[in-house]
This record gives sequence, structure tokens and C-alpha cells, in this order.
Amino acid sequence: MALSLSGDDEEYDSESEQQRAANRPKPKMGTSSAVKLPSNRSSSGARRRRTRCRKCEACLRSECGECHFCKDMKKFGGPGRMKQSCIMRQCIAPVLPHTAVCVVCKEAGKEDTLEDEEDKFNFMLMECSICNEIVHPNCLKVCDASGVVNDELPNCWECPKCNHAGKSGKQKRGPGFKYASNLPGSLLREQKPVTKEEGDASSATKRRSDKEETPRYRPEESLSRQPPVLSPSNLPRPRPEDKLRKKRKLFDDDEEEDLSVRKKERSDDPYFSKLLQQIKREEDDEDVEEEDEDGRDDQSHCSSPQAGPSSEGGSETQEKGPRPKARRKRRLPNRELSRELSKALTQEIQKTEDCMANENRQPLKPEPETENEEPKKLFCNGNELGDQRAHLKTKEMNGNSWELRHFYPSQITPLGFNRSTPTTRPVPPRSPPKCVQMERHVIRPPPISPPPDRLPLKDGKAHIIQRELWMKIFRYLTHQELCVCMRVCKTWNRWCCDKRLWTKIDLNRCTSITPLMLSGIIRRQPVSLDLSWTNISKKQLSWLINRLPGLRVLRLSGCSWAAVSALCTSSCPLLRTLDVQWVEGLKDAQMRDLLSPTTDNRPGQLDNRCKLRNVEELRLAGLDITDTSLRLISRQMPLLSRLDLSYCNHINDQSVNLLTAAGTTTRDSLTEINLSVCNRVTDHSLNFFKRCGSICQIDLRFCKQVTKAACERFIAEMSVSVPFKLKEDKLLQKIS
DNA sequence: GCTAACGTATTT
DNA sequence: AAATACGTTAGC
Repeated sequence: MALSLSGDDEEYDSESEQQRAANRPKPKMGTSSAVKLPSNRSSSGARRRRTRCRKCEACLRSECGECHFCKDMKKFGGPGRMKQSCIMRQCIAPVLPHTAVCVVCKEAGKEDTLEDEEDKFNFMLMECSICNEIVHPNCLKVCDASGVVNDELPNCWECPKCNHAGKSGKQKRGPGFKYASNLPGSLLREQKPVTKEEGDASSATKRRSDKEETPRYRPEESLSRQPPVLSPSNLPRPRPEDKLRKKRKLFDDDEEEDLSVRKKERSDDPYFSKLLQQIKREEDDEDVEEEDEDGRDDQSHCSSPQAGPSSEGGSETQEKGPRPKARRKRRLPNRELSRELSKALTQEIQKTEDCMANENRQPLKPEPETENEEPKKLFCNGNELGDQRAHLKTKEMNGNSWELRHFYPSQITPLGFNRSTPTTRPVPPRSPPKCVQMERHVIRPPPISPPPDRLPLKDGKAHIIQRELWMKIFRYLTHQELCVCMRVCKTWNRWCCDKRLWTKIDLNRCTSITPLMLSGIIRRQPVSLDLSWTNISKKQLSWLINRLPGLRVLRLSGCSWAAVSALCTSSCPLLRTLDVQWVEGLKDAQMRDLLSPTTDNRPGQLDNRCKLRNVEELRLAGLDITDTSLRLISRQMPLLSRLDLSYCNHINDQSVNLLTAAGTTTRDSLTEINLSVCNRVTDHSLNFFKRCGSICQIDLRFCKQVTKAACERFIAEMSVSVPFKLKEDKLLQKIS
């Protein structure tokens, strides 16, 4: 049609005709595919397109030149049809264009001119994710409803009108709204409730599922409309949407749920109980309103009979009225909410949170849904279930070779787990969910030392203890306990998300990595991340790595090479520890890909350095790698200090020779080496280690061809310069 | 006027 | 449902 006769045609004529012919004819679109901006922007439906923030990690990167979208770009030799941003550069926090203005006063955002947080909020532009209206909260006259701020996208909320009219996100929001759960192909989409629910004609159900997409939570509705499902007395299994809620909660950085229940959780502790009573719940006054509004007709709150997205913003909002009460708060549950309901929810939530905070490795029951999906492939956090258990047990014995020495039960010979008996190799979960375009998932990293400085109390005063002192206390808590604290109040919720409390996130053997876990990880910006024996996919891993610029420790043992290969294309410059033990399919060829320099085909970008050049600790236990890989490692990892090659059947004396040869950096950098259960290593290797200047520990346990006599000889010969001892049989350790 | 790329329609 | 295409907006 006429629209297709735009300037683009020439472009295609000149260069892409052939390609297009090869693919498909240029479609003549019947209608304009993009929404045309209407002259009156205040009307609902039209939305201002967001643009890069230019500040986030992604925005500051340059194009990778490798991703799908880069390859499409003309500058990289592609046809330029897709017109998408480089995957690595997809903005984490897209902002409103700076031409955006308030629909009421027609002025831009003024938050920069203000100091006070509350003022800032009132004078910043907020875009409603439902009606798309952009306003200064201060310009709204609505008095008895509050906006619901979406923390995942800057300047985004559900405006008081929409919120109050009971509209919820998905229902009204355009399908392309670039907001976490609704992104095209978003990670969150995988969490869609079962369709059976959607077919349900009950409006209550519909509403509930809708709400799953929004940050807001109104348990009073759930309570009144769905008592049987969440009745505390029988909480057999979560409904799909409950599970979703639960997952939403996993890392939810925003306060919600029933405070009264939370209080109860700790009520046995007199100090906690007292404190919790004192904590100012910023929502208290709101609660009163909500109690009040429950009995009223939704619409009656708005001055206009046509509340919500259809209202013409200007006419409605310009009326002068009482001060707006648009608050930067989630609507909190009614105080009258049944404790049981919340408790039930809390338990469900906690189950998932446990999974996240599983430092204690508590057994988790598999979730019913996932059980159905891939019953045989999933690890269930120490769950029983036949051969899974065998795998797990095997893994526990094998998986962590640096700790191995502490755990070897004498009656179990490690040889039983040698790669020569491949049947004992744990089978990692496979078939991770496919996530396309999840690069667009919008996650904001947590602020450092989030305000306020002190806990606000009910009486208007602030609690005597400052945030930083609380932080010191929080540091003593497990992640599980932190999750509980996050449900105490908004302030604690913010504080507990401080990345200093989450430097190490351990999802080892977590049944499946869900999108919400991923966003939770990003929000916490861990320094150390353990994803071993999970079913993480390449795309998920790649997505994560690109958003964790400070990551220093990454554990991926037992994952598939398909997933681990994400490291080939993602850069992780600060990585110090890489654990890829027992990664199925990781052999020499894959190791070469892993260690080869970034194939950066951007003009002028010739980085020949290895992506893993800063790695100091490398765990390669159980891999079928040969000297080919060792040569590369020795060349590409000049800082390598600790190397785990246990259970590597191809490793022999020549390999040790390579690592310790003159001219190699590993010769001087190596401090610890684990060659346990390497059956081709012989006494001769000990001679090679004599030339290592920094070596402190050599683990040769269970190496059939290494004798105790040779170890003793080594100690005797070294004693002149560096005293060694035999800590265990064939485990040599420097005496410090 | 140019480039980048958002968001949605269309195709696979 | 995912991949692709492209009109159109945003920034300069």
C-alpha cells in the first residue's frame, strides 16, 4: 500500500533486492505497523516511545558485532531490515523521551530541580502503563487513590485513575509495553498461568491472573473472591497463578503481603515484636482508605464518570481539587486481611525463596508443575527419586574437588566416580526453557545504601539504629532469613536487597532457573554466582553475564556445554574463578572456543586478549581435555593460580610438563593443583613441580601411578628451599 | 536530514 | 510462538 512507498524502497532497490528475493518478497503492509502518534497525546492508547537511558551498562557498551541484530546491520554487512539494537546494548532502563510533557500542565519532568525525595516524585513525569498518560503526580487532582509505581521501569506507574478503576496491567496495557513481564518474548512470559484459568469465565479469576502481571497486590480481593483456593486449612497445591505470585515474590524488592503475619513470624522475640509494632508503616493511612473504599463502587472515586484510560486526560485532570495523594508506594493489604491467607501465601512464597536462599541446601520438594514437565531431568535439591538420587550423591562426591579432600569418606573409593565409569556421571537437567528476546527484560540494579538512613516509626520519629548498623546485623542472616526480613516493611525490604548482603548467590542444584530468579540475581548484583547443576540455558546465562559486570566467581559445574558456551560470546572481564567441572560436551574444541579472544569484528576493535584472561581459579574436573587445552590455558591465563584437573583421564605427565615448562606463566603463577584421580599421572610429574616457584599444594590422591615414596622424596628434596608435608596420602602441602 | 532503534504487524 | 520486517519516533 501507499505506506510502503517510503524512502526505504530506494534503499532496497539498490542493494537488497536479491537478498529479499531469496528470503521473501517485500511485503506490502496493509496498515502501518507502528502506531501513529495522534495529535492529542493525552488520549489513551498512544504511547510515547521510550528511548535509551544512555547511562546503564548496556547503553555504554559498543555493539558486539556478533549478535543477530548486529549481523543484520548494514555496518556489519547485513541487510539492515531488522533495525534492532545490538543485544548487548539493549537498555536496562529505557526512559521517556525528553520531549515528553505532562498531559496536564504541558511541562517536562522537574525532578532534577528538587531535593526532597517526595517532591522529586511529585514533579517527575510518570507514564501510566495502563492508559499511557504521562503526568506529574502533583498535577493530578485525584485524592483518594494512589498510583502504583512500577519499580522495573523508570517513570512508570499505574496511575491513580486506572489503579482505582480496578484496571490492571495486562488488561489495558498495549501488548508491546516495554515493561518487564510484558516484553516480547520476555522471560516472564514463561511464567504464564495455565490457560485453563484464562478460559474460566469468572471475572474474579481473571482479575487475579491479571494482577500477576502487576506489582500491586490486593489480597483483600483474593480473599473475598477466592476463599477455597487459598484457604489455609487446605493448602494442598498452589494454583498456577499462585505459583506465579510465589515466583514473583522470590526476589520481589517491594514490600507487600500481610504485615500482621510477618509480625507474627517473629512475635516470639520480644525485641522484634516491639520493633515491628513501632515501625512506621507508610501505608497505614492508606489502609484506612482502602478499608473504606472496599464497600464503594470503584468508579465513584473519580470525578469523571469515565475514569480510566478512555478519559481525556486534560479535561478530567485539570479540575482543581484536593492535593493529590499519589504515593510512591504499593497498595498494601487491608489490615483486616485474614492472617491465614497471608500465612498460606507466605509459606508458598517461602518455599520458592528457600530455593533461592539455599545456602543451607535444604531439601525442596519438586513443584508439581515442573514435575510434569520434565520429571526425569530435574534435580530436586537433594530430593529422593531413584536414580536422581544416585546422580546427586555422585555429584556430591565428585562435584567439588577442592572441598573433596575434606569429604572423602574412607569407605568410598573415588575411583568409583572416575570418568571411566560414565554411568555414574550425574545427568544435568536439560531442555531449559527457551527465552527469546529476553535481552529486553528490564531490570534495575539495586541502589547502594538505599534510603532512608533510619527506620521510620509510627510516631513520626526514626528508629535509633542507623541503616549501616542494621546492615551489620543483616550480614549475620542467611539469605533465607533475609527474605523473611524483606517482608517486614518497605524500608527493610530495600535495605535487605543491598548487594552487600548478596555478594554470593548460590543456586547450586536448583531445580530450574526461572525468569524471576534471573531478575532477582540482577537486582542483587552478586560477586559470586553458583549455577552448578541447574538447567540454565545459553540465552539465560548470556543474559545474566551481560548484566553482571562485577561478577568474579561463576560456577557452572554440571551444566551443559550448550549453556556454558554463552561464555564464548559474553564478556566477563573481572571473572576470577570459573568452575566448569563435569560440563558435558566440554572438550578440547570447546575449550578453544572458550579461550579464544572475542571475535569482535567491529572496525578498529582488535582485542586479542582472552575473555578469561583474569581467571585465577579454574576448575576442570571430570573433563575430557588433553594437552591441547592445557597449552591454551597456560598461554591465555597468566594469572592462573589454582587449577583443578581431577578426574581428567587424559591428563598425564606431559600435561604437567607443559604447565610447568620454562617460559610459561603458569609455572610461576600456580599455587594449587588438583590431579586427584588422574590415573595417567605418575611419579615423574613430581619432578616437574619442583620448578614451580609458588606451588603450595599438589593433590595427587588416588592417582594409581603415584607412589607415597615419590611424594616423600619430593618433600625431602624440596625441604632445602620450601618445606612440604604430606597432609594426607599423596596430598602435598607447603608448610606455612 | 540523518542514524538508531522502538514497537507492532506479518511471516514462518 | 518465534522470527522477521518495517513504519515511525527520538536524538542529534
